[in-house]
Amino acid sequence: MKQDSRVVKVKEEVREIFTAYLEKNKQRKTPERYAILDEIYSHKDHFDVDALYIKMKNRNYHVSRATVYNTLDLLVDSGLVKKHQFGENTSHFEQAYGYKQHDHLICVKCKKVLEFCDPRVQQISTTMGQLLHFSVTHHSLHLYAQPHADDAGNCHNCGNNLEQYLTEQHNG
Amino acid sequence: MKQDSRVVKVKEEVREIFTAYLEKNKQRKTPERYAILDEIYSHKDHFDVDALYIKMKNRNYHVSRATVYNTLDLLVDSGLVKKHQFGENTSHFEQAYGYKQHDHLICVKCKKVLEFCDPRVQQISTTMGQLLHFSVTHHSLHLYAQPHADDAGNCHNCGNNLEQYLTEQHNG
DNA sequence: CTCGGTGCAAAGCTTTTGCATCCGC
DNA sequence: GCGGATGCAAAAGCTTTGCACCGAG
Repeated sequence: MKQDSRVVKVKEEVREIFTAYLEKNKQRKTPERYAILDEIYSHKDHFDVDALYIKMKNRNYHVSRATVYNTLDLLVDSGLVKKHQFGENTSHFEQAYGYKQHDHLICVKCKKVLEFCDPRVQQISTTMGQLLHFSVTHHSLHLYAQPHADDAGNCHNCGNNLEQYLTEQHNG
Repeated sequence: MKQDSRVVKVKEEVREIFTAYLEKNKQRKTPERYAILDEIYSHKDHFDVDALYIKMKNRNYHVSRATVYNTLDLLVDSGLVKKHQFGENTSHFEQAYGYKQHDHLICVKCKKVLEFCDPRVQQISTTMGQLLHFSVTHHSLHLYAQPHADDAGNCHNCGNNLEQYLTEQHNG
């Protein structure tokens, strides 16, 4: 699978950001950490810790689970990765750099996660922050939903249709 | 601690709702299930599974953890209890009956959870449901925030101040 | 060289499961 | 009495921790 130039560019950028973060926080720049960052920015889908661990293995770059956890903490703290809990007990992660703010709709039938943008979410954050005298650092909005009756026969198919809406919405 | 008449009334109502739910779903009406429901509606705060298990123990009504999990599933399914994941790996629960829809702001410093209402959340759910051809069954919006600089010295105190806003907001 | 990071395995926690017993229906 | 629910304990997952070794600074 050939990497297009845009992916390469993003990888360089996140690498620089991560380096700056590590230096600022007096953390060591280990090859494992960069390998994990690179792997994460090689696929744009959501993932959990174990999936990432397996991917690293398939790539023939062995890291231990402890290192994966450790590095993910750093990446989340640096703002390069976002952490989510979609109602199960396992955490899910996704790239954070270069993505506009978005939230998630989780299909309760097929567990597929779709993304959407609505500027009103940001407005609510701002309003509530002011009202309650807090600085909102981040948020998560999850909509749990099932396909409409006319789509219900084929949930995955409905999911595919949705991608269209989502891409429009996501890029728009 | 004396139960005021309002709490007694709510307990009766949720008991009836639960009974109807159990009958509709051909589930047995066991004393353990009612005892757990009663315990939950005896305190209006959030709780996790273990806290509830301990409370039952202190009440000298022993149930096993397995039963607590089982009953919570039923209560969530019946709509009498809401389940939340506030970013940790343990699930949190709260009463759902008699509470208007609300969302949560979590203080990242003291982990205190505050409630707020904003009708725009419902509007977003509706909009996205229509756009994506889904029926949104429920949602969760969590704002993760820290107190403003002028409150930072005493996070718990700031939390107390907030209760005022929240009560206004909550009842308003 | 030093000290923090890594790898491995063990331990910790929450949640689920299997099975014998119990009890609602 | 039957079949589902409970209780207990064991097991299963995910995550954290302890310790020896390695390697970045």
